[in-house]
Amino acid sequence: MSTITLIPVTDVAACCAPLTRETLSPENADGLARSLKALADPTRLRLISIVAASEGKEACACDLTEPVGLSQPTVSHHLKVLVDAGFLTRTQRGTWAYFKLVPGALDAVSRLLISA
Amino acid sequence: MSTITLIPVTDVAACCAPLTRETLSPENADGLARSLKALADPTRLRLISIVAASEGKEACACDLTEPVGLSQPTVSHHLKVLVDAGFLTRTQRGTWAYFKLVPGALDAVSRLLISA
DNA sequence: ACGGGATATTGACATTCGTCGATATAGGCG
DNA sequence: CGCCTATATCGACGAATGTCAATATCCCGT
Repeated sequence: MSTITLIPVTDVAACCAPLTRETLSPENADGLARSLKALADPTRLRLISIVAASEGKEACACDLTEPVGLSQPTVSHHLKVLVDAGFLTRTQRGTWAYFKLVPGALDAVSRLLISA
Repeated sequence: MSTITLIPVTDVAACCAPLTRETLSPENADGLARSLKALADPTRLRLISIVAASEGKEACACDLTEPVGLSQPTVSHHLKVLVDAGFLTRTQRGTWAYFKLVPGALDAVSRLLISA
Protein backbone atom coordinates (compact mmCIF):
# COMPACT_ATOMS: atom_id res chain seq x y z
CA MET A 1 0.00 0.00 0.00
CA SER A 2 2.95 2.31 0.58
CA THR A 3 1.14 4.80 2.80
CA ILE A 4 3.51 7.69 2.61
CA THR A 5 2.41 11.03 3.93
CA LEU A 6 0.20 12.33 1.19
CA ILE A 7 0.84 15.87 0.11
CA PRO A 8 -2.16 17.37 -1.66
CA VAL A 9 -1.01 18.98 -4.83
CA THR A 10 -2.48 22.30 -3.83
CA ASP A 11 -0.11 22.43 -0.89
CA VAL A 12 2.78 21.54 -3.12
CA ALA A 13 1.87 24.45 -5.32
CA ALA A 14 1.45 26.92 -2.53
CA CYS A 15 5.00 26.21 -1.49
CA CYS A 16 7.17 27.99 -3.91
CA ALA A 17 7.98 29.98 -6.96
CA PRO A 18 8.23 28.52 -10.46
CA LEU A 19 11.24 26.25 -10.61
CA THR A 20 12.94 28.39 -13.21
CA ARG A 21 12.95 31.36 -10.86
CA GLU A 22 15.02 30.05 -7.97
CA THR A 23 16.62 26.70 -7.22
CA LEU A 24 14.28 24.15 -5.75
CA SER A 25 14.96 22.82 -2.27
CA PRO A 26 15.23 19.03 -2.00
CA GLU A 27 11.92 18.90 -0.11
CA ASN A 28 10.03 20.96 -2.66
CA ALA A 29 11.59 19.00 -5.48
CA ASP A 30 10.36 15.82 -3.85
CA GLY A 31 6.82 17.09 -3.45
CA LEU A 32 6.58 18.32 -7.02
CA ALA A 33 8.12 15.11 -8.32
CA ARG A 34 5.46 13.13 -6.48
CA SER A 35 2.70 15.17 -8.08
CA LEU A 36 4.24 14.82 -11.51
CA LYS A 37 4.70 11.08 -11.06
CA ALA A 38 0.97 10.78 -10.46
CA LEU A 39 0.36 12.49 -13.78
CA ALA A 40 3.11 10.78 -15.74
CA ASP A 41 1.09 7.86 -17.03
CA PRO A 42 -0.90 7.82 -20.26
CA THR A 43 -3.85 6.03 -18.71
CA ARG A 44 -4.09 8.46 -15.83
CA LEU A 45 -3.87 11.42 -18.19
CA ARG A 46 -6.72 10.01 -20.21
CA LEU A 47 -8.78 9.40 -17.09
CA ILE A 48 -8.29 12.99 -15.99
CA SER A 49 -9.11 14.17 -19.47
CA ILE A 50 -12.33 12.16 -19.63
CA VAL A 51 -13.43 13.30 -16.18
CA ALA A 52 -12.67 16.91 -17.08
CA ALA A 53 -14.74 16.67 -20.23
CA SER A 54 -17.74 15.23 -18.40
CA GLU A 55 -20.79 17.08 -17.08
CA GLY A 56 -19.81 18.99 -13.97
CA LYS A 57 -16.25 17.71 -14.40
CA GLU A 58 -17.38 14.52 -12.73
CA ALA A 59 -17.68 10.97 -14.03
CA CYS A 60 -18.86 7.59 -12.80
CA ALA A 61 -16.19 4.93 -12.46
CA CYS A 62 -18.48 2.67 -14.44
CA ASP A 63 -17.96 4.92 -17.47
CA LEU A 64 -14.19 4.99 -17.17
CA THR A 65 -13.18 1.36 -17.56
CA GLU A 66 -14.27 0.85 -21.14
CA PRO A 67 -12.69 3.96 -22.76
CA VAL A 68 -9.21 3.21 -21.50
CA GLY A 69 -9.39 -0.48 -22.38
CA LEU A 70 -7.84 -1.87 -19.23
CA SER A 71 -9.14 -4.19 -16.53
CA GLN A 72 -11.42 -2.88 -13.80
CA PRO A 73 -8.85 -3.38 -11.01
CA THR A 74 -6.23 -1.51 -12.99
CA VAL A 75 -8.51 1.46 -13.60
CA SER A 76 -9.48 1.46 -9.94
CA HIS A 77 -5.79 1.55 -9.05
CA HIS A 78 -5.09 4.50 -11.33
CA LEU A 79 -8.05 6.41 -9.91
CA LYS A 80 -6.75 5.82 -6.41
CA VAL A 81 -3.36 7.20 -7.36
CA LEU A 82 -5.01 10.34 -8.71
CA VAL A 83 -7.16 10.75 -5.62
CA ASP A 84 -4.20 10.25 -3.29
CA ALA A 85 -2.23 12.85 -5.22
CA GLY A 86 -5.06 15.35 -4.89
CA PHE A 87 -6.13 15.61 -8.52
CA LEU A 88 -9.48 13.88 -8.09
CA THR A 89 -12.00 13.42 -5.33
CA ARG A 90 -14.08 10.32 -4.87
CA THR A 91 -17.76 10.30 -3.90
CA GLN A 92 -19.84 7.22 -3.35
CA ARG A 93 -23.43 7.61 -4.58
CA GLY A 94 -25.35 4.42 -4.09
CA THR A 95 -23.54 1.59 -5.76
CA TRP A 96 -21.50 3.91 -7.90
CA ALA A 97 -18.34 5.84 -7.31
CA TYR A 98 -18.01 9.26 -8.87
CA PHE A 99 -14.71 11.00 -9.49
CA LYS A 100 -14.52 14.74 -9.76
CA LEU A 101 -11.70 17.01 -10.83
CA VAL A 102 -10.24 19.04 -7.98
CA PRO A 103 -10.48 22.67 -9.11
CA GLY A 104 -7.08 24.27 -9.44
CA ALA A 105 -5.04 21.15 -8.83
CA LEU A 106 -3.71 20.86 -12.34
CA ASP A 107 -3.24 24.59 -12.55
CA ALA A 108 -1.16 24.50 -9.39
CA VAL A 109 1.30 22.13 -11.01
CA SER A 110 1.14 24.04 -14.25
CA ARG A 111 2.08 27.25 -12.49
CA LEU A 112 5.22 25.67 -11.07
CA LEU A 113 6.50 24.68 -14.48
CA ILE A 114 5.91 27.96 -16.22
CA SER A 115 8.96 30.14 -16.77
CA ALA A 116 7.29 33.52 -16.51
CA MET B 1 19.72 1.85 -24.43
CA SER B 2 16.01 1.78 -25.18
CA THR B 3 16.17 3.95 -28.24
CA ILE B 4 12.54 4.77 -28.65
CA THR B 5 11.54 7.45 -31.09
CA LEU B 6 12.18 10.60 -29.17
CA ILE B 7 9.44 13.17 -29.27
CA PRO B 8 10.70 16.66 -28.46
CA VAL B 9 8.48 18.21 -25.87
CA THR B 10 7.79 21.18 -28.09
CA ASP B 11 6.15 18.87 -30.61
CA VAL B 12 4.14 17.24 -27.88
CA ALA B 13 2.88 20.64 -26.88
CA ALA B 14 2.06 21.75 -30.37
CA CYS B 15 -0.22 18.77 -30.71
CA CYS B 16 -3.28 19.57 -28.78
CA ALA B 17 -5.49 21.55 -26.50
CA PRO B 18 -5.22 21.50 -22.71
CA LEU B 19 -6.26 18.10 -21.47
CA THR B 20 -9.18 19.49 -19.57
CA ARG B 21 -10.70 20.86 -22.75
CA GLU B 22 -11.21 17.71 -24.75
CA THR B 23 -10.38 14.06 -24.18
CA LEU B 24 -6.81 13.13 -24.96
CA SER B 25 -6.13 10.61 -27.70
CA PRO B 26 -4.05 7.60 -26.65
CA GLU B 27 -1.14 8.87 -28.75
CA ASN B 28 -1.18 12.33 -27.27
CA ALA B 29 -1.56 10.93 -23.78
CA ASP B 30 1.50 8.81 -24.41
CA GLY B 31 3.59 11.72 -25.59
CA LEU B 32 2.63 13.93 -22.71
CA ALA B 33 3.19 11.11 -20.24
CA ARG B 34 6.69 10.64 -21.60
CA SER B 35 7.47 14.31 -21.12
CA LEU B 36 6.06 14.28 -17.60
CA LYS B 37 8.01 11.13 -16.73
CA ALA B 38 11.21 12.94 -17.60
CA LEU B 39 10.27 15.67 -15.15
CA ALA B 40 8.91 13.43 -12.42
CA ASP B 41 12.09 12.94 -10.47
CA PRO B 42 13.33 15.18 -7.67
CA THR B 43 16.92 15.14 -8.87
CA ARG B 44 15.98 16.08 -12.40
CA LEU B 45 13.76 18.88 -11.17
CA ARG B 46 16.62 20.25 -9.14
CA LEU B 47 18.98 19.99 -12.09
CA ILE B 48 16.57 21.96 -14.26
CA SER B 49 16.12 24.45 -11.51
CA ILE B 50 19.85 24.97 -11.06
CA VAL B 51 20.42 25.31 -14.78
CA ALA B 52 17.56 27.78 -15.06
CA ALA B 53 19.00 29.90 -12.27
CA SER B 54 22.45 30.03 -13.87
CA GLU B 55 23.89 32.74 -16.08
CA GLY B 56 22.32 32.51 -19.50
CA LYS B 57 20.22 29.59 -18.26
CA GLU B 58 23.23 27.41 -18.89
CA ALA B 59 25.45 25.43 -16.53
CA CYS B 60 28.55 23.26 -16.69
CA ALA B 61 28.07 19.62 -15.80
CA CYS B 62 31.02 20.01 -13.46
CA ASP B 63 28.93 22.35 -11.32
CA LEU B 64 25.92 20.04 -11.17
CA THR B 65 27.25 16.94 -9.48
CA GLU B 66 28.01 18.40 -6.09
CA PRO B 67 24.72 20.27 -5.43
CA VAL B 68 22.54 17.21 -5.96
CA GLY B 69 24.79 14.95 -3.92
CA LEU B 70 24.79 11.95 -6.23
CA SER B 71 27.49 10.14 -8.15
CA GLN B 72 28.82 11.55 -11.40
CA PRO B 73 27.40 8.72 -13.54
CA THR B 74 23.98 9.16 -12.00
CA VAL B 75 23.93 12.88 -12.68
CA SER B 76 25.13 12.25 -16.22
CA HIS B 77 22.26 9.81 -16.64
CA HIS B 78 19.67 12.29 -15.42
CA LEU B 79 21.02 14.98 -17.71
CA LYS B 80 20.75 12.60 -20.65
CA VAL B 81 17.11 11.90 -19.81
CA LEU B 82 16.37 15.62 -19.79
CA VAL B 83 18.19 16.18 -23.08
CA ASP B 84 16.40 13.26 -24.73
CA ALA B 85 13.08 14.63 -23.56
CA GLY B 86 13.86 18.02 -25.03
CA PHE B 87 14.13 20.07 -21.86
CA LEU B 88 17.89 20.68 -22.09
CA THR B 89 20.46 20.91 -24.84
CA ARG B 90 24.01 19.75 -24.46
CA THR B 91 27.05 21.60 -25.80
CA GLN B 92 30.60 20.40 -25.52
CA ARG B 93 33.08 23.22 -24.93
CA GLY B 94 36.55 21.83 -24.55
CA THR B 95 36.63 19.27 -21.81
CA TRP B 96 33.39 20.49 -20.33
CA ALA B 97 29.80 19.83 -21.16
CA TYR B 98 27.31 22.64 -20.83
CA PHE B 99 23.61 22.17 -20.43
CA LYS B 100 21.17 24.84 -21.41
CA LEU B 101 17.45 25.17 -20.84
CA VAL B 102 15.41 24.83 -24.02
CA PRO B 103 13.30 27.99 -24.20
CA GLY B 104 9.61 27.23 -24.02
CA ALA B 105 9.92 23.54 -23.30
CA LEU B 106 8.63 23.70 -19.77
CA ASP B 107 5.99 26.21 -20.77
CA ALA B 108 4.77 23.84 -23.45
CA VAL B 109 4.05 21.18 -20.86
CA SER B 110 2.66 23.75 -18.50
CA ARG B 111 0.20 24.92 -21.11
CA LEU B 112 -1.19 21.43 -21.54
CA LEU B 113 -1.99 21.08 -17.88
CA ILE B 114 -3.70 24.40 -17.42
CA SER B 115 -7.48 24.35 -17.28
CA ALA B 116 -8.12 27.74 -18.85
C1' DA C 1 52.86 11.03 -27.82
C1' DC C 2 51.66 10.80 -23.06
C1' DG C 3 49.15 11.70 -18.79
C1' DG C 4 45.33 13.56 -16.44
C1' DG C 5 40.88 15.36 -15.76
C1' DA C 6 35.89 15.58 -17.33
C1' DT C 7 32.19 13.11 -18.99
C1' DA C 8 29.72 9.05 -20.89
C1' DT C 9 28.74 4.16 -21.04
C1' DT C 10 28.30 -0.45 -19.13
C1' DG C 11 26.75 -3.92 -16.03
C1' DA C 12 24.70 -5.02 -11.85
C1' DC C 13 21.38 -4.50 -8.27
C1' DA C 14 17.29 -3.28 -5.41
C1' DT C 15 13.06 -0.90 -5.77
C1' DT C 16 9.04 0.77 -7.85
C1' DC C 17 5.38 0.48 -11.29
C1' DG C 18 1.61 -1.18 -14.31
C1' DT C 19 -1.03 -4.91 -15.10
C1' DC C 20 -3.96 -8.91 -14.35
C1' DG C 21 -6.91 -12.72 -12.18
C1' DA C 22 -8.96 -13.91 -8.03
C1' DT C 23 -11.21 -12.48 -4.17
C1' DA C 24 -13.31 -9.38 -0.75
C1' DT C 25 -16.61 -5.74 0.37
C1' DA C 26 -20.60 -3.11 0.06
C1' DG C 27 -24.99 -1.44 -1.47
C1' DG C 28 -29.56 -2.03 -3.88
C1' DC C 29 -33.40 -5.10 -5.06
C1' DG C 30 -36.34 -9.06 -5.23
C1' DC D 1 -32.44 -12.79 3.73
C1' DG D 2 -29.94 -13.86 -0.55
C1' DC D 3 -28.48 -12.49 -5.03
C1' DC D 4 -26.47 -9.37 -8.29
C1' DT D 5 -23.79 -5.56 -9.62
C1' DA D 6 -20.15 -2.18 -8.79
C1' DT D 7 -15.89 -1.22 -6.79
C1' DA D 8 -11.77 -2.09 -3.99
C1' DT D 9 -8.06 -5.00 -2.30
C1' DC D 10 -4.68 -8.79 -2.61
C1' DG D 11 -1.01 -11.43 -4.56
C1' DA D 12 1.79 -12.22 -8.31
C1' DC D 13 4.46 -11.13 -12.24
C1' DG D 14 7.38 -8.81 -15.77
C1' DA D 15 9.08 -4.36 -17.06
C1' DA D 16 11.01 -0.06 -16.07
C1' DT D 17 13.69 3.03 -12.96
C1' DG D 18 17.40 5.09 -9.97
C1' DT D 19 21.66 4.21 -8.23
C1' DC D 20 26.53 2.96 -8.01
C1' DA D 21 31.40 1.10 -9.09
C1' DA D 22 34.15 0.09 -12.82
C1' DT D 23 35.49 1.22 -17.22
C1' DA D 24 35.68 3.61 -21.62
C1' DT D 25 36.06 7.90 -24.29
C1' DC D 26 37.40 12.39 -25.34
C1' DC D 27 40.02 16.56 -24.97
C1' DC D 28 43.55 19.46 -23.22
C1' DG D 29 48.29 20.68 -21.70
C1' DT D 30 52.97 19.36 -21.33
